[in-house]
Amino acid sequence: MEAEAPHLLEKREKKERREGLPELKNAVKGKVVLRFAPNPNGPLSFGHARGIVINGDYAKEWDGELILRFDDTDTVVKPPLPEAYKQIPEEAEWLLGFKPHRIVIASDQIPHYYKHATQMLEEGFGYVCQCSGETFKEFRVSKTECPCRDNTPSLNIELWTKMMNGTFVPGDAVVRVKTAMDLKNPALRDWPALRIQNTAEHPHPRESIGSKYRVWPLLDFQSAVEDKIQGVTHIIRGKDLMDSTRKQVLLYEHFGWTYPETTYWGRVKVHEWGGFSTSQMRRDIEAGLFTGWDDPRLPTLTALRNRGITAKALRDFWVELGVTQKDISVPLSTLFSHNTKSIDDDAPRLSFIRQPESITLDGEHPNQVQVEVHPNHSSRGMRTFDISKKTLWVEREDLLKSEVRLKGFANIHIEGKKAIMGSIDRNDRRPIIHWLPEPSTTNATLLVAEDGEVKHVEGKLETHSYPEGTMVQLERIGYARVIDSTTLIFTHS
RNA sequence: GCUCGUGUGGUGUAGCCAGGUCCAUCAUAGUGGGUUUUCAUCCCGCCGACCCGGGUUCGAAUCCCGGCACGAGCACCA
Repeated sequence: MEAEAPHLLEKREKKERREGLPELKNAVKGKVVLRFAPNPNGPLSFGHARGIVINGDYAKEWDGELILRFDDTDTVVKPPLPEAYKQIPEEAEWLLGFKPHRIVIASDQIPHYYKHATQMLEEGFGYVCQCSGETFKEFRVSKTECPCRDNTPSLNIELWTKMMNGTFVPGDAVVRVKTAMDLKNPALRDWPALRIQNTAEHPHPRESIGSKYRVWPLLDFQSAVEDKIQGVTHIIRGKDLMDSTRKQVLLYEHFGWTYPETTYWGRVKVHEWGGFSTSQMRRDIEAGLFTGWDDPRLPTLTALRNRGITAKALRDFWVELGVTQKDISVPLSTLFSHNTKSIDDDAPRLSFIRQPESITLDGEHPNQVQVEVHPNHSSRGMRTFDISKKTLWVEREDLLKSEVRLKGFANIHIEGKKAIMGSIDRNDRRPIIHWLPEPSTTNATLLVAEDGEVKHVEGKLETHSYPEGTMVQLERIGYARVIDSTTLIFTHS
């Protein structure tokens, strides 16, 4: 059969269900270079995590490299946030489990961009355009060539010098890449590559850059040149940048370069959050709507991490979504489900009593009770409850039932404030409630982010000595992350 | 408006390029049950989808044509 009809065998293989990410096209083991390029105008959001996870996963799979690149070339509209330069690499490492192989900062690379801009002007495939935005828009729409296209290279260099030395101010001139003006897609026609920014009034927040440069590359140009410099082989990014790719391919043709393999993913929303705009979050935080970037209501990586979402859960989540170009909206429950899988096996059990009501034991009983730290791992030891004082805390809601079983202890019959002892053995199907004895409890607060606010749920917490960051399971309530001995933050149920 | 892209169960996703083995995969959600001294974990069952209309073909989720819907780009933002 192999000899007769090899294609039949091939086909059968193709039919097998794929798992994990789709295969990278034209990838060579050990030679793959990918990048993730956020604007450092805030810490990373849930959405950024996709870029890191997918690119990082491919880099790992192909023994390649992942570049973390700061595209910080705008000082006016989306000014960078100085702290982000330190925070983003840390967050990326936490998420990936390894450090990005290279870190590149665009604002350090300006001389390279100038060099390529000059080459473009000298070789005649770029020009300095002095038309207003409005005027050029008309040219673009009507497929009319801008008169500035006819500038000689020497005139272009002269105008370029005026951009650089401050003769021109923002709005006076811009460098454009020549394309056919009758391209079907109007977005691509003679696209702008570099512009002037008023860095005297809006200095770059990095001290070493400040007001050093007046002329700055736009994303399409900066990114294209930088990908070439760094030897990027594969680009995986949002489909909102499809036209950007097309612009960049035109530029690569001018330079005689080959463009990297590019794939796209669609827009993702989370039912509970909507989108994740860093700029919008920044405004809301400044307006006092949130306490900071780690406010548990925010879809930032730092907030999620504080809330107890693990890096593994985020990785599994994004890999499962894959790289389709569909625009999707996912419920948080999907992420939570991944998170439960990643933490449940480790999370020690604790008892937390909301709206605590005290009851007094009535009848014969031992002086202490032992319950497991983790029901599936008896090797983790026992928790000891001292009940010699006879005072117990239970949730107000559980008091509505009169026949209950105290988890790990005994059946009781509730009569007012009295808990009359019943069978120690479990001999019926009565509901089981969690509880705490008076001596070993601490007054504690459970922070719950819900419906756009952070609720402070007060209650009695089982005394523990778990360090900050420990993921615990509050019996019958859900998972939470330890902040300190009297504070927990609710993760999910 | 112009340009580009996408349409598989409630939500995601595999299969589509190279048509049959697809009465369509896996996961999640929902629901029912089992294990369990948690409303947890784990296990089992059920539920439920190829955007619409033509065409090609013995045969279409898959190829072709036409609709429709949704999204993005058309910034001297990233």
